[in-house]
Amino acid sequence: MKIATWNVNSIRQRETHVQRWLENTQPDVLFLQEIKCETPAFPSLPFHGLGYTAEVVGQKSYNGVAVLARVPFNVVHRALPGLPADDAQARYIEIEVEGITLIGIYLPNGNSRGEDGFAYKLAWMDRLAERAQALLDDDRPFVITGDFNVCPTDEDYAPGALSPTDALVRPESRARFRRMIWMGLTDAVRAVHPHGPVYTFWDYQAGAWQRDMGLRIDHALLSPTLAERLVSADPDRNERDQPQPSDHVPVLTTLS
DNA sequence: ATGCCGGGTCCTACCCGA
Repeated sequence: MKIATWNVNSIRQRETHVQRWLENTQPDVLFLQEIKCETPAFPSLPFHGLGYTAEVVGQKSYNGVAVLARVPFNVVHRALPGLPADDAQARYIEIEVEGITLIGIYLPNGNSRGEDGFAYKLAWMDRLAERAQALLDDDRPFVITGDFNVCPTDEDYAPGALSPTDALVRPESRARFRRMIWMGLTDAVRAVHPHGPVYTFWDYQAGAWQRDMGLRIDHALLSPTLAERLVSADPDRNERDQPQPSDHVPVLTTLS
């Protein structure tokens, strides 16, 4: 099973990029983040033509997630369980495929709106850990993949690419990521590449791509039985060299 | 040392991303 994630920074700007990548890579499931459109505006038709069914959780202007799958699936949740009912930010989608739970997330960045914005990020991570624990308690095989907006360790960003006080590297963010590892989840990309940079994002500014000043913030966390089936987990750096690219590249995880 | 780039929107100056 091939499961991918990609923060596309507007699906309307990246529609042909996604089409080409699906044709070349043929994942079973692709989670998208930052689609930046309302649900009816999502361009489903070109993906249907490639054999993919879409489920979209959109909102105006910001955020927005979706999943494209060429295998049958059931939609389980369209929002992260446990969040306040009036939270309208489109950041979570959960489906079931062949008895496996697959979750796509766009975790809050946490740098805007001061400490309130950072508190929102931490609360969101607390709810995510609760969801993961509930699935572990049920012995459900599951994958959580997407844009986590966390560099788990200092190996996960180029020196100077971020301030030490950035919400992506603050100890409170890292502690919450690490807690999910301690719960028994496997960071798939790090399991396959134990050391060194494996970036998934490069800023548009200051020649970050040309200087390889990247971040590793797009991840796939695997439940214990799925971790035993891990074959590969890699960012597709080639996408960052395409014309008008997203600032993130796809990350593809393969399970036997 | 964030706002250099590149999305978005009350259409155009301003908000947001990481």
